[in-house]
Amino acid sequence: MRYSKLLIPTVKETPADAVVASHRLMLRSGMIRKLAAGIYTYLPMANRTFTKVANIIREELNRAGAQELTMPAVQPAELWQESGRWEQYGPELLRFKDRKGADFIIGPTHEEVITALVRDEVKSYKQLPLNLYQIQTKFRDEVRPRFGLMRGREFVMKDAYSFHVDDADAHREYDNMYRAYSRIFARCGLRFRAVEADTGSIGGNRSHEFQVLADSGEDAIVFTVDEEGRPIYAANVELAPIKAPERQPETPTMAMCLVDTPHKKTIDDVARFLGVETSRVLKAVLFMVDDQPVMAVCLGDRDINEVKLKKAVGGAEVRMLTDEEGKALGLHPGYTGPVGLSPDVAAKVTIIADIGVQGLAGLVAGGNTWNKHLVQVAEGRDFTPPRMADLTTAQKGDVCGKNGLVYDAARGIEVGHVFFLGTKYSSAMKATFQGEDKAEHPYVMGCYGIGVTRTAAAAIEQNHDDDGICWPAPIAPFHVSLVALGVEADAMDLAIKIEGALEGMGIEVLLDDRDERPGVKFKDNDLIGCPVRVAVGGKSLKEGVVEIKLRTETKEQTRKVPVQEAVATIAAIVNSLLADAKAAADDAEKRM
RNA sequence: CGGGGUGUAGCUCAGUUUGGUAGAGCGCUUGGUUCGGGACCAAGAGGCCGCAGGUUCGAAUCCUGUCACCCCGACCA
Repeated sequence: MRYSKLLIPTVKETPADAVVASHRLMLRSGMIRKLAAGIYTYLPMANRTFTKVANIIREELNRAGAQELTMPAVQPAELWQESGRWEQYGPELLRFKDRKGADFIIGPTHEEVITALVRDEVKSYKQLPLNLYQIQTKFRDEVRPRFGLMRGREFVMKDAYSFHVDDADAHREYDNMYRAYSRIFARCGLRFRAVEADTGSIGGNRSHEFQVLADSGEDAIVFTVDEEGRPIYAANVELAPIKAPERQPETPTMAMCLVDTPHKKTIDDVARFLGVETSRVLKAVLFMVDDQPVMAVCLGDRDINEVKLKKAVGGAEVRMLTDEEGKALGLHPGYTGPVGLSPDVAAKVTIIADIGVQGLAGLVAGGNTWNKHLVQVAEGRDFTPPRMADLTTAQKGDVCGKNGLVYDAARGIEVGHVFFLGTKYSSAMKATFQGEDKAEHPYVMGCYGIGVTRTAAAAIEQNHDDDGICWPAPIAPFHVSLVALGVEADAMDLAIKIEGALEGMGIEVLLDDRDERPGVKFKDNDLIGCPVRVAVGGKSLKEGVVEIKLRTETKEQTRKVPVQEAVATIAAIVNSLLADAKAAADDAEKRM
């Protein structure tokens, strides 16, 4: 393909509103242009990469026994009313009316459509299991779209839905998809990790996120590794179980007493004022879990995790109490604590403490009266929480509740998510099949998503440098940047010959045939980020060689190869890069 | 949804405080010289100063409203 014929509007200057690397580089390399907040046009180079990601997904899902279909992007409201999500979903669901005034939505996901389809078309256990997927543009009216394609409103997603006769078969398919996902991201050439995750509003009770590892990732994850550094357990921090540190209870040395702490309401202020570490100040956070007020207590250097709290208390909805609501309950926001509560307040509020406070002495706690805190508080002597649970967000250094190893931490970009759904949607939508026992049963379902556009963005977050993108070979828009240098016609003639030979071998070549100075071409090609760069012309051609350099290599690592060996050498390099990713996929699968 | 900010040429931004006929750099067009890491000279094209009202002899600039976009937070995945 000739550069001069392609629409690749690169820009030198960094666009003002791009704050993350993928957004900035996609704009600069001429991949995307914004049409509205969170809505982008995908230019040819972006389209090529998206197609590659989508095709890897197709190959692996087909191999895993799923089948592709395409559902409508526009869906009637009735379906969503049936599942209950018409009310549940907030303004994120884009709703509109057609000319007759009937309600419609643009699909953010397709559980309803697929369940309705299968309900109507699949009647017998003999037709199960079934795994159906599509790759399609979705729309979620995000409260705050940002970071370009990382969190857009419109995005391309692969969504798959599976239907089974029982839990066991659905779990088998879950494992099957988990394996397929591992192969997909390995084949994309990405460093990633599958982590246990919360099921959120989609529901269900088993879920893993696939996280592309990148420091700029929005998600925090923790993991433990074996002696050889292979991950044993990994989870989203909001879910990762923490084991209480093993230690002897501390012996209190002084009696508890009440001290003045005027206008010191935050943990930091109190700790500084009293000259203690924040980890010695009890943090008491007030929540409403369903309709029950809850005081959750942890150490001051930690945060209460609402997902864990919800599970510990056994509620469905969690929100923080406002100061006014706290006061109405007889509490003193800013000065609340689990110690010395009046009996009528204690009767109304459920107190639950994090396991991290167990056996500690010399603590500071809210005085439950204005402008006072208690010091020298000892757990077990001055107060005994009626309940203890693992309530805080996991962090590096915590002990894993699964295997007792110490957690390490990383940041990730969620590019895939697998859910075991159970019968949530099939029950709500009365989608049943007739079983071998002649009775009607709701399908047991799973759902499995991959953000195609987000995967491309994540690949850039993980693979770039100051000069531009460094595409992993399997998803690069072209395998080779062939840069013709100088003004002599023989350089261009040779470049065209090499281009033709490589294309004949199935290698994708971007031939930079523009009438530009070498510096301009090098800069643009670095920005675009094809994995292999070949320079033809100038000094090296006079010596009878072409220059081959990987995008990730330095100038000093450039290989000078005789002209007649150029094609074979380039092809070998490209094929080896592509083979590495396939090997990584086999390896990822074997390790499970 | 709360807080903050910005809308001026295709892009990055001056100009707004103190009202007086619209600016720079990059990009684009033409000609010439250059040609291994974003060249140089010359000549050009290009703006309803987000939109709507208002104040004024006169508004990019002051006032009111409105829309869009960005950042932080909350939310979500």
